[in-house]
This record gives sequence, C-alpha cells and structure tokens, in this order.
Amino acid sequence: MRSPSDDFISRVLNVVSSIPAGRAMAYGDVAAAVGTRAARAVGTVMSHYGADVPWWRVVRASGHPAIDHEARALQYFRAEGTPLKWSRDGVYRVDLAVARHSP
DNA sequence: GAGGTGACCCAAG
DNA sequence: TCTTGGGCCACCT
Repeated sequence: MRSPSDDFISRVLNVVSSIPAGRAMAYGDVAAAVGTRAARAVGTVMSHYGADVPWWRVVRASGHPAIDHEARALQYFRAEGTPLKWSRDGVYRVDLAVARHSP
C-alpha cells in the first residue's frame, strides 16, 4: 500500500540512505533530489521517519546539523571522519564544500 | 476544504 | 560572521 504521501517519504528516506559515510547533503538538496523544493517538509518527515536513516548526514545549507541534535550528530561525524569546520565558540558545521554528496 | 506547524532556504542589513 | 524577514512545500488536525 503506497499512498502518494508515502511516496514522498519513501523517496526522502531513499535519498538519505544513499548518502555514503563521510559525506552529507543539505535539506534543500534532498528536496531537489525527490523533485521538490520542500526542504522544510524533508525535515518534518525526517523528524518522524528519520529513525531508520542516517539523518545526521542531512544538514542545513549553512552546514549546521539538525537543531537540538548537534551533539548526537557530532558523534557520528567524528566516527565517520566527516570534514567539519569548527568555530571559536565550540560550535561546528559540516564542510559541505568537501562533504557534499551528489545524488 | 482550510488553517497552523515545522530537524528549512535565500537575500539584505 | 550573525541576525531579521519573507517565502516555499508537505503533513496534521
């Protein structure tokens, strides 16, 4: 049973799960990969269905990880060797210039 | 069918 | 570099 809505969710999960370790994509890039501009919808859907996909590999266009999940994502990034850019205040962001994955 | 919400994006100051 | 405001799309009630 695949409702049209599930199709959107399945596409998002499929793209995210296709991101190799050590790389990352922006929400807008995932949205574009599924044929839409709904970057926010990607985040909303991931918040409920992202438990089965590497959600930490999806970050904002600025390189910041999902809000309230920076610490959780950081552990995965360090384990996978994802290129990070550190700020003086202890905040980090993914170096999409190097880690950006093209679908 | 309509309105509100959200793990967002972009441009300007 | 950081903050503010407006806009886009899909999901839920």
